[in-house]
Amino acid sequence: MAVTLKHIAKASGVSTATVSYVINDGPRPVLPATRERVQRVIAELGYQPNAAARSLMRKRTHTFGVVFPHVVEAPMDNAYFAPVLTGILDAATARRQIVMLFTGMSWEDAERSVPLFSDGRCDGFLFVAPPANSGLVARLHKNGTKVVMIGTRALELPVGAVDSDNVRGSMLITQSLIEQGHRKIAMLQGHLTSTSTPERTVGFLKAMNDAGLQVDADLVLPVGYDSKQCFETTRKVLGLPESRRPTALVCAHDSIALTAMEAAQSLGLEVPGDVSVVGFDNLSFTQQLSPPLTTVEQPLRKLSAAAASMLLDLIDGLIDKPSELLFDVHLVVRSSTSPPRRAAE
Amino acid sequence: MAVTLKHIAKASGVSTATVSYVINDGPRPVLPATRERVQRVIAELGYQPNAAARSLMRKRTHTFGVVFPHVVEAPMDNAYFAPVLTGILDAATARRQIVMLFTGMSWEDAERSVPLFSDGRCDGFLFVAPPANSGLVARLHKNGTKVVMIGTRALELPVGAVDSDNVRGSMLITQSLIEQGHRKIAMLQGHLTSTSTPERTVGFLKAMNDAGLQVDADLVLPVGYDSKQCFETTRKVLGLPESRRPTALVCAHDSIALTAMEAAQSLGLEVPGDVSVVGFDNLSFTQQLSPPLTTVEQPLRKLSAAAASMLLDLIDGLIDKPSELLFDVHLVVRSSTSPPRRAAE
DNA sequence: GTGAAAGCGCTAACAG
DNA sequence: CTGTTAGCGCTTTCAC
Repeated sequence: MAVTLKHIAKASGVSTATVSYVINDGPRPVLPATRERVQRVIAELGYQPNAAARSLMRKRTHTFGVVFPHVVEAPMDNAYFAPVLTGILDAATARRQIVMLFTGMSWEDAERSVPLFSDGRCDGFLFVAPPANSGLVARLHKNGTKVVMIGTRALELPVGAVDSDNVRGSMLITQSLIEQGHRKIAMLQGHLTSTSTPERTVGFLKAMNDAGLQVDADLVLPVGYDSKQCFETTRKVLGLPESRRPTALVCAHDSIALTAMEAAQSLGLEVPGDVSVVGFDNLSFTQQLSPPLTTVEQPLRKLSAAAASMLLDLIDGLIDKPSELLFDVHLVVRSSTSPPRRAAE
Repeated sequence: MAVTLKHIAKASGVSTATVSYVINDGPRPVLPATRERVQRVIAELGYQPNAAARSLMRKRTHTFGVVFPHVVEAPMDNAYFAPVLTGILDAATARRQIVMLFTGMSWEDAERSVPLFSDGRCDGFLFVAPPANSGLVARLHKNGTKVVMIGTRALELPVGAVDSDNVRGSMLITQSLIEQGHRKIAMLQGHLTSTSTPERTVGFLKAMNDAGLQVDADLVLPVGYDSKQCFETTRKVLGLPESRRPTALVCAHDSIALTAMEAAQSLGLEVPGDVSVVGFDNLSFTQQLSPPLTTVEQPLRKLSAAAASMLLDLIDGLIDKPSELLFDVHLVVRSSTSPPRRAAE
């Protein structure tokens, strides 16, 4: 049996109240002499206040949860989630909070696991790239649970959200292709549940529109999460007759770009000679690709640290309305892009 | 104020005991009719048992902590720690335990943070690659805290430990170099605090010895954690006069190998033409290097899952003596090795 | 300045 | 089969 506050009280001949006030250095004063005596006993017996008992009283655990989507088999081993978690830990460590990981559950399970998230184990939650319409998030929020989402915008939900400027990023990179002379550009959209992905499509369409370029409806393709499907879809677009084949591929994120490049190369096409490919996120592997990928950098680590910070502010009551933070992005030009071989028609 | 068990009891006209027995489905039976009534009320009020109150009674949190060394700036973004954490989460998810992350503290802070680790917040701890002689681990163990170490052997400490067979791995890869005709081989040792690193040196020396080869004392070099220092040290060895220069470099782990290759290339030397380089761990980046790295694969994900499993068994009392698990390794031959240009002397 | 005592929300004897 | 009650280890009123 571990040593408890009561033992300390008895051993130092004071009341439990006094011991408590010594430990917490307040809220009521303790005579220096008494204080020292108590502290000595505490040190001697190696006493450590019990976390559960404390949370029970204080209703605070100094812990928050990070919830990852189930679609990702190994979040920590993933070029997107790793920097996100790193940023979260940056903020958590700075504010001496502990992080609990929730992973390996599907969002449907998650809906069923509202309980798990409302048993007081955590003071709040960070949801990483949840579906935009997640009933779970909505319900937790109604519950009074503090929630901030990363990489998904809040829409009508009044919960905190931190994301980067997807529309602008997508416009930037599309414009850069247009400036290089591309006219026939395809968009490979990702899974459409988070808000980020559709926003990137919006940016693409906007850039094309602004440039007065027609967007061929069958050049805007959902490729989903499955890289196999992505591979096939890409091959199909790139297999179109020359007159209809795009000279550049805007991919909703780097992983799609990776697969798209492989698909192009499997067709004997050269990147960027025959087709330019661009990504989004600037994940760590993109500079090792051959050719290194032109992409949009989003400050994932800073962004997620900001999300954690917002959550903690919410918990601490430093702010009371969750807000929506949008981080700026910038172009990273590498070698997967070049002017098209022949200016399109 | 959240709804509590007492509310449920009152609302369904039974005692708190009965509600508790309904929730936990035992240990004492409840009349089906009563049970159903209670369950309905629970559902209606959206009641959720409070985790702190439960841990206070049960002395179990169903949570364990993972402690990362401070030397690593961003553990999750690190090719070694990412698969380790993934393995841990595999096991944790399978056994419905929650994982808490402890990072960003130095080992000295850690020594001072015994308290944090003994406040009952976690049922046990996994230490990832701690220093072999960590006083913290020893003290926690004496404390009765369940601890398992990953990537460090226990030595005289009677705590659980899971590692791979470093000696054998190092022998394997050194032998493969010898078989290719290398005679003058240098060893770049890592930081020497964990047990893995010295063991790899042992394997190297053993292999050399078995082959009847002399090991030049100044070809066994500690290069530490700092990649700058590692770079310089490597340049120095490779800058030796041809008669004393090694034709192959055995690196204590892949990150050293990466730096060593850069150092060699910075000297205008070709890998493997002028010097063969081998690593250890088979981290994900090694196949993207140019040339792709010959290395020793250790099953990090499986290994750390086993460590988590052992910890949970210890906690659950399924086993009572922590043991030492050693995982097998195997050679991964890629292109950073070749026979030496001229057979040595 | 300090002590006694009442809970926080739950579980598990102990009684019927 | 169910209710009463005494804690788990802590914080914080009340009283003095």
